[in-house]
Amino acid sequence: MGQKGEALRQRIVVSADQLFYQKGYESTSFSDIADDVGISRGNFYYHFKSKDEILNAVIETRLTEIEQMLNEWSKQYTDPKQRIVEHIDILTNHQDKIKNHGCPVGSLCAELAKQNHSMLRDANKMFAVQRDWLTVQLKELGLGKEARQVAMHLLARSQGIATLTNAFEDQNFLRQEVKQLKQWLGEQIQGQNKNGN
Amino acid sequence: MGQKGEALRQRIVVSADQLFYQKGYESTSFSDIADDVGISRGNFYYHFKSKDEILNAVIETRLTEIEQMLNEWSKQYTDPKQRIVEHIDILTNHQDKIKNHGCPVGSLCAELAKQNHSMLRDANKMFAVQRDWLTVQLKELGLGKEARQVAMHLLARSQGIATLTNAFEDQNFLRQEVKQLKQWLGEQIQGQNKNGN
DNA sequence: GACTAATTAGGACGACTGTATTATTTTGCA
DNA sequence: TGCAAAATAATACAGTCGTCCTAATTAGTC
Repeated sequence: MGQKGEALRQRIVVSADQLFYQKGYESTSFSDIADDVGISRGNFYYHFKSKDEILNAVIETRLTEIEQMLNEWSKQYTDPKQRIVEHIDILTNHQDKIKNHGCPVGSLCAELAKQNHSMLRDANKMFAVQRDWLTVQLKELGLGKEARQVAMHLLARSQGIATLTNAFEDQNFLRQEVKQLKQWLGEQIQGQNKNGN
Repeated sequence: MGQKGEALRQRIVVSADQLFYQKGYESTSFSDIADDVGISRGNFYYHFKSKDEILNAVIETRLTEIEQMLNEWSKQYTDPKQRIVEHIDILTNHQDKIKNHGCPVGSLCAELAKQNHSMLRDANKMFAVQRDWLTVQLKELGLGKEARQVAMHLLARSQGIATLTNAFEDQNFLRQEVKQLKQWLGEQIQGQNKNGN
């Protein structure tokens, strides 16, 4: 695989990533991706020998991007609370896309679950890395064993917000809930300090 | 439309309802439904002249069922808090299905949103009736203008729980979060009483 | 029992799907 | 320049999709 092939492969993954998010995995055909990339349909089989292989590449790419994002926040902010707030603000920063297409992670997992697709176990790693990162931040804030549970709770809250924002096509609801969620986070940390630890 | 036709029509809707939930709308073909009902594929066009028409019938059926369920609770329980608890317990009572297929309402809305399907605005009524019913219960508990917002919050929490239970195929998480959600509901009502109203 | 309407089965239609093969063009190196 | 490898295009394949049409069967009514 030379440079040119690798570059095109990357372009295919980028297009597939966007289309899977916008239209869903199954509704996105080879032709859709080919048209988006600007190559012939037949050229695909040189780079990916099945649709699942593209899905796998997309999941790996997203996973890497999520990890990079989280690492960057870990570097950029010293306050764990600020890091978590940054995570919550994903919703605000992508409210337009969420309104139209939901959460890229949640909607993909939902689709794969419905199709009994074995790659669900790869897709939900995109949640797992966020859960683990949030757990670390919460422990730095003084939480103990319950940190992981609180992290899952945070993810669930975000997912619920994304789902209803998408269903009602209502960004106002998203902003309203994000405000509440940040408030809840503050109380959670305050309560923890009260308990002394 | 005679009796027999109406009966078969109903059987088609029931099968379509289940299959749309288990496999998703687009992944469910006419053949899938026909096989499930035990009729020929061609027979469909006598009862439904398009796939969207079946979807419409399914949504209407689900909507009616949801309304009946809520009305029954309004009759059966005098305490609005108990009614809301009953609503939360939907999650517990369907944890197996939710683990495998997510929330029937949330996952359908997500799919329709991804396909820019115009019937999303019909599908999200399944959320809206729940929101309105919860709003009534919360107002009976003494909440004011914020009741509607709290109702939406409750729905979002449920959706988040369903999404992650499905993605991680983990019912324990569901039970854990349901417990917390009920606790939160108690605090919410208590806090309301403190403020006097 | 005859006639009309309701209902069902069966198959044809063109379009599209993921997959696969083959031929052609482009690239990089000796 | 020449040649092997990489990359791309073009197209064929069998299957499935939603839709539609028609013929056959069943049911209800006089």
